[in-house]
Amino acid sequence: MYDVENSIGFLLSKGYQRAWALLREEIEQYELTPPQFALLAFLWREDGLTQTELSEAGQIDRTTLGGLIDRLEKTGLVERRPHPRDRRAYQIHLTTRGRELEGPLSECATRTLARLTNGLTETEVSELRRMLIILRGERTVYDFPAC
Amino acid sequence: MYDVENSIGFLLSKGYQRAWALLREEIEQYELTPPQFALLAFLWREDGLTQTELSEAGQIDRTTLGGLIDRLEKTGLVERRPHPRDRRAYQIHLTTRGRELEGPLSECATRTLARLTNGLTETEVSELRRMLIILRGERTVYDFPAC
DNA sequence: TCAACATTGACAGCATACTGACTATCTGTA
DNA sequence: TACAGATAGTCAGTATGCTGTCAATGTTGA
Repeated sequence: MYDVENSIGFLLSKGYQRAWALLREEIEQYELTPPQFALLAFLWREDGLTQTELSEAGQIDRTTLGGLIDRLEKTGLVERRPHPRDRRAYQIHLTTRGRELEGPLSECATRTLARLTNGLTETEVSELRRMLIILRGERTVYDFPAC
Repeated sequence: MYDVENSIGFLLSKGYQRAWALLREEIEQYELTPPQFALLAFLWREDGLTQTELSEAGQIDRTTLGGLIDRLEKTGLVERRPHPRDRRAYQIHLTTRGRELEGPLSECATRTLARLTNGLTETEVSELRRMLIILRGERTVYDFPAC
């Protein structure tokens, strides 16, 4: 009999939901959601990317990203600026407020990680991270049998 | 600087998205989504639960579950029957077709797991499962400081 | 019995995530 | 230059997941 409860997919979805809920609690006061936080975090590293570039960097769907930016623009954390050499594109820039949040929000993320991985040792967390990276992006010849 | 890309939360969300996409591919022919599959899998184990019971068993939000059942009812895989002793509640039952899908869909799930964990050894998959279980449900005194 | 409280499921509303279609614009080539 | 094809971003549509609210029904205790 198929054991959903212990399947990797089911456990990933529940782990993800727990991570989301914990981070949500920590950043609630800033009226942000976890994906919005993640997008800001990418911009802290590199500002002024186009939506397509951001979408690739953050592995976020192009249309999903559009909505995220709409909402972050409405709360005044980022702004769309016309691209100087491509009239189709926008460059997404942090506002001053968006940049100022890096410190406090990073602390929220650190607290969240601590709560989330409360039951694991540091070594286990590193192992988990390594395995999740493999899960996410594993690209072997087997993935592209036709190539 | 905060490193989103290697944070456990970000990696969980991407791993989950990949697991979803792979399973989606495998079960597409049955016109099912991964959460719908998971719900069926709980019913294969125990049929006739109420929505609240199913919601607890599957750790699925009560209102989300309502929608899932609506759609599975529409595609003829489950049906709502009035609860014999509680006029507020329904018992959710598999239809014949819903029961028949257990074999083929379980195979889809097995193939999905193989593709998802392609880059990991069997031992690593077990380790990953163990750690995800801890992540999901870790309940220590620290989670309930007020109790 | 009856009033207070709890539970069940529905509904509205919002944010994410993805598909497919569309417009505007850019690029490469004849 | 002019045109075919590629690319940037939007929009509509659908499913999930969650919050809050509500009506109907159950349950419990005075």
